[in-house]
Amino acid sequence: MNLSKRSEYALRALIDLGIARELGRPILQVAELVAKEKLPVKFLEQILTQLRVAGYVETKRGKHGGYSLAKPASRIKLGAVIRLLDGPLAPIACVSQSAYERCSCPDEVHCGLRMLMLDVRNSISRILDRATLGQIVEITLRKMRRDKVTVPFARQSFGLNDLLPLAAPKTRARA
Amino acid sequence: MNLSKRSEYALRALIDLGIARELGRPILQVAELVAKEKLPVKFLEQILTQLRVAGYVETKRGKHGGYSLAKPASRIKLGAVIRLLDGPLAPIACVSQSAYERCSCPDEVHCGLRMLMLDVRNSISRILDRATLGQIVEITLRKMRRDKVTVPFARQSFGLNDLLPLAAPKTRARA
DNA sequence: CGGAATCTCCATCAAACCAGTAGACATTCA
DNA sequence: TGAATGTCTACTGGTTTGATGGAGATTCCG
Repeated sequence: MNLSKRSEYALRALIDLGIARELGRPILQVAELVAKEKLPVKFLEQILTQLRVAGYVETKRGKHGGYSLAKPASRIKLGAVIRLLDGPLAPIACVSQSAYERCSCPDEVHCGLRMLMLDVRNSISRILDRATLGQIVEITLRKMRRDKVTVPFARQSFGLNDLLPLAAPKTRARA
Repeated sequence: MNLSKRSEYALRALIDLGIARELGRPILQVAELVAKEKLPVKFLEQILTQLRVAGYVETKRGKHGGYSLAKPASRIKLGAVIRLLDGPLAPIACVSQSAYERCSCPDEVHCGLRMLMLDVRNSISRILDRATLGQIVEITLRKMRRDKVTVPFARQSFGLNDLLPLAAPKTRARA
């Protein structure tokens, strides 16, 4: 019942991209993602490339490049992301919608294990195939604000970002 | 989100033992389990030993030996079996009840991924920690009978079992 | 007792998978 | 041009998975 690190990192990155966009920072660099979530750089790059190929993120290359979401967060289904990286949600292949495969038991229709696992797969899918990145981002932000926590990726947070001419005025406005 | 073969085979075996007991055959041999479910003999033996150590099955050694359930099917929770063989049900460690471990994210309380996965883990647990072997056996048997399917492990089914002096008279009664 | 049928225990193994690393290369900006 | 960035391909070391093999212990039966 495990989520691979691959999927985990992918989801973390997507969530961060979603949050950042919401805060007016549509592009993030690998270095920023890595800093926030403490992830291995090269591994994350691999994953981001996979996400790009699948159409979830876009890249801007070269200096001041980085990654951004390729579509509205509300149209990114988390179940689909996990399927992309980890394969089917179903615990066993004979109850998978996306990758059904017959199993070794003599009679699938009367297989108790299958009935049970079908239940499990449906309830996983009910959550993950409905949840969108947009929802997660929204909930997270709301929670952080309610608890007065410092929100990450705010424009010009510190160091790295202070130099970026992205959408932020270089000098802090007095208002 | 995968169930290992190990757990799968374990559950199949337990279900078979439960069905067999219900039909008056409290003991089954590895050979019978293997025959019905098409499993690798030695691998299944390993698994059954694990189940024995954990108190789920009992063995009778020597000729006419075999495996039987060590407690009432209604007291065997399927979630516990899976935990024994596969580890925690939770997709990631930071939402596991049985094996919690802090994760790399800076702030667990405001981690969107965590909220999502907590949901998933709870709904998996809601199914697997409630379901008992007894329920599965009962449902399976009912379904098989309703559909007039030949029920396996009936007393003296064929070949192998014809010779067993288990609860069946050696010579077929005329009645 | 002797032997057949069974479970037990330990060692080993091949393949797949996972997580991560390395490094050469392409692109962009200043 | 050169510094900063993403791209691509390959590789690797470790772990897990799914098994296999074989010697040994136990039990039953004649």
